[in-house]
Amino acid sequence: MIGIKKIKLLMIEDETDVLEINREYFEGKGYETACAPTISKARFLVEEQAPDLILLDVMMPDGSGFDFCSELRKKTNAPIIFLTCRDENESVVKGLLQGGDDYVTKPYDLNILSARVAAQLRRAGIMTAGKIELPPLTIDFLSGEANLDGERIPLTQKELQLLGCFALFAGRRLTLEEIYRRAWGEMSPGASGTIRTHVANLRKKLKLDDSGWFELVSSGKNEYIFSKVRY
Amino acid sequence: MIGIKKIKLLMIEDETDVLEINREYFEGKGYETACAPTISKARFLVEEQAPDLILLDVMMPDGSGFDFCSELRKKTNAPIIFLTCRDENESVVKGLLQGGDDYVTKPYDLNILSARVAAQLRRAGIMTAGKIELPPLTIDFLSGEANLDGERIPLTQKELQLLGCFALFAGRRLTLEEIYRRAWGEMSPGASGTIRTHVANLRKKLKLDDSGWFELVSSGKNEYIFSKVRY
DNA sequence: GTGAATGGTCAATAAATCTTAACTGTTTTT
DNA sequence: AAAAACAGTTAAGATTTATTGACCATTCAC
Repeated sequence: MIGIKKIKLLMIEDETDVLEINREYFEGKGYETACAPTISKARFLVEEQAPDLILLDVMMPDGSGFDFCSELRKKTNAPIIFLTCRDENESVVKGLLQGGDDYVTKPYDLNILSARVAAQLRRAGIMTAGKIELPPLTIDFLSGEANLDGERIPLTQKELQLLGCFALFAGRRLTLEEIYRRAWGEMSPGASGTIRTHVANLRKKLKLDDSGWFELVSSGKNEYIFSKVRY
Repeated sequence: MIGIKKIKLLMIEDETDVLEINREYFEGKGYETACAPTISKARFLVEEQAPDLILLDVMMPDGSGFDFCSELRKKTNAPIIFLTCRDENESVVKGLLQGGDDYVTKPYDLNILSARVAAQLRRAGIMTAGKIELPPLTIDFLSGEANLDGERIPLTQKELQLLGCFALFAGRRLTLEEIYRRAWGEMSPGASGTIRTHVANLRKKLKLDDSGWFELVSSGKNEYIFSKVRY
């Protein structure tokens, strides 16, 4: 679901039956889970496990989830989702102000909670870090390859940089200099030739001339435009 | 301020003096600007210029900004910030529901507007695409280099992938296999040796042993842990 | 129409990166 | 205590990647 390393959730909740249901659900979804029935246990697990996201019940036997949230924020940037019975506006605002990222009231639908978890992970960059997405094209700098409409295409470093540059400014005119400065550095005399060669390689590898998804055209003024042609 | 390619703002506003003040302010900040005193002009400029962010006045002579916003959303994902005199809750909600990203009421402080523009650009990934940030370390896959506490450190493709992997899972144990599968692909017999060599190169390039910001240690069980040691 | 600038392709060379392997010391296991 | 597994360093060779230059076609300017 997520790749090589599983995403780790820390669930802080004192009702053990709720905990168990959630644990089972999220493990079924491919997450790794850690459970803490008390805040002191949670304090320990945060250090030990470095979770990617924290589900935090507000009412805990040994303290307030709100206070613990403030404490957590000194140690981790992981998204924190409050789970609680109360749904007064005040409480929501308090939670979000203390560093929470979302607030879900019990009883909740597990599918909705799951969607919120996924949304928070996305926003925190856990799933998209090191990627540029321009559907149906994804450039993954960690694996060093692009994925165009399902097909995996390994790219060299310069090809990745070049394509990244185009994808980032899709639909915009990019001059040779803008491209070169970004992916290479200071301009040099041979820049135009070098870029032309890499452009040719990219077109070949991505089958840009006949795949029908994107086009990479020259404007006739030392500029390239990379754009989507099918939606 | 932003890099090689300037960020392009489209300002849609019928009061030409307001337009002029804003234009001057944002160009001073390093943005590229395009101005439209009417919606029909704006419609044309969106196509021609592919702006990165749109400032949209609600009351335009030839139509409603709200309606135009819905129209815009079919063409572009650029953040849209509404500018308006009205500040009824209803109006704000309407704007945000029609695809707007933020809502600022006149008269506004230009510095605040600027901050909101920056926030929207950040959220839309315009400034952070192709990067992994773990202050004071930034990995920039488009330029192919890391920046550690201000120092630029060029990296090879494999070094970028490896460091990206570590940064993404900072503070977590990563087994050799998890690393190799992510950055190379299927496991191979020589994996351990290869990774050891690249780890050594990374430690040298980033001066991990004495810079004091991060450490990359082996756990003694075919695992590495990359973590921040100073805050 | 002519010359200059631009764009595309290819192949050869130059440069760099990646991997392998050997050697070492350390820790863990038996 | 000995053996095995793990970790760090280095150098050399193999491989890949990047750059250059030549050639040709097209477009643009004059």
